[in-house]
Amino acid sequence: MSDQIEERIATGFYPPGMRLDETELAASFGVSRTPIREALIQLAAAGLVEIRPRRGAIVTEIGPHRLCEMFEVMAELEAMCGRLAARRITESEQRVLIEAHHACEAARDANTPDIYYRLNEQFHHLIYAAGHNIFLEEQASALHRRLRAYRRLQLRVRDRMGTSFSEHAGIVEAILAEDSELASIRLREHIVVQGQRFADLVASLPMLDSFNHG
Amino acid sequence: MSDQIEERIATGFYPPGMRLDETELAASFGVSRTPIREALIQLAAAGLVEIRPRRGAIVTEIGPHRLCEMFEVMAELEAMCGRLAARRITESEQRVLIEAHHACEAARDANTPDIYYRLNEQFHHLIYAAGHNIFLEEQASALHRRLRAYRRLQLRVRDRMGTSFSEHAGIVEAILAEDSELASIRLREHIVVQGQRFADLVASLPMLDSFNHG
DNA sequence: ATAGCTATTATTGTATACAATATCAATTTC
DNA sequence: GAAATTGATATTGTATACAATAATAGCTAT
Repeated sequence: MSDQIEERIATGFYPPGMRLDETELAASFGVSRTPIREALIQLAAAGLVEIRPRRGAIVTEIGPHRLCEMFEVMAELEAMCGRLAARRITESEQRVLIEAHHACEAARDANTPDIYYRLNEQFHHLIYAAGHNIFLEEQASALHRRLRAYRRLQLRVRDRMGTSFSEHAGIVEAILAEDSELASIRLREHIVVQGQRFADLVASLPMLDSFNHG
Repeated sequence: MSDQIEERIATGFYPPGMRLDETELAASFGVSRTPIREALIQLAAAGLVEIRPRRGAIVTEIGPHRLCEMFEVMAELEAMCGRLAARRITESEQRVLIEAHHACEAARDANTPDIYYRLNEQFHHLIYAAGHNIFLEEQASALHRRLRAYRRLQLRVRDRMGTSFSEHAGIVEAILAEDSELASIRLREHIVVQGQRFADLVASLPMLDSFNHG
């Protein structure tokens, strides 16, 4: 239930700032208000919606400043994953990572951003897992999901796939060389510049303001 | 509501592994099952309880291995706070931090572990805030709270206050010197060694097993 | 006597009804 | 004419009732 609502938030069907009426949602999903309320509470705990007491729930709106902060933390989590992965990755995980990297390359060459988007997610999740710290993997995945709705905007950036892929290449290289510090630095940078691009984009899109406040 | 249940978990009144019966809790708090269910969902999202579908909720039990993982992440978050704090701390925040540090010293000299425990929390929260990344502050605080029930065990460790305080001294020194890398390293180490001690303690306490599985 | 199956009980999950509060509009007063 | 207050309406928060499923215990059969 909450997954379905989360999906609608991630795809922008429920845009940031939109009011989520319990009765409407219940009717929309063909259930009573009870499971809807429970789903909203879950999503609120995950940070995807905000519940204002006695005033209903809205999809969380993240301003450019906060988005920067979140990407700053995401960058650090991914850097940590990379540092651990460089030390702990197994041979079979190495093979899968290289394979995922090559799949990204194919999507770049085919110029298919939507496929690249999906493969990119897989690539990063492989690094989360290769750190062999399950709690860290969970935290990184959770924050990654939370930023999903904003990552959509990435599709607008010019030559995103090209720069992203070459950064990936450097990351893979560092991990395979077991150079934990280099892997950490390159992953951090990879995420931070993304965050800055997103924040700029959000700040420059008056469209979102009309969503948010209108 | 969920705060009250969380408090009972943190204090060990509801020990790890304990089954949380909705009807019992409702009777215990003098409300109906509905707000109890909503509180349990919140706590489950925060990771403090686990809800097994159709099989009720239990207080999350964290084994030594996972505890290590969690402290590994906590160490990294605090290291990041320290790194940012060294760069961004204001003069008034510096004064408050020094003040908090001296308060810890007084508690150590007075040999009052419970007071030191509280002042230590304040000390760390000041560093979270001094990083001037509100999202990071929230994440660090959330994980800190999640580990609260296990931090209680810290009280058993011999000469905890002495070693803790001297580590704090090094951290304060690095932050005031605006040496972000040193602050980062010292904070990470400060947390990691705590995590190892906790994990050892949890592993060596058969008492907890009886709680968990009996 | 033990193992498997069935029936009963207890507990979770969902729906609905009701109460409390916030919002909005209309009316009145300054 | 504008602002404030009061009433009406809609929406959230809580309680309760009912349905569905899992656990348990008892019974039967091998």
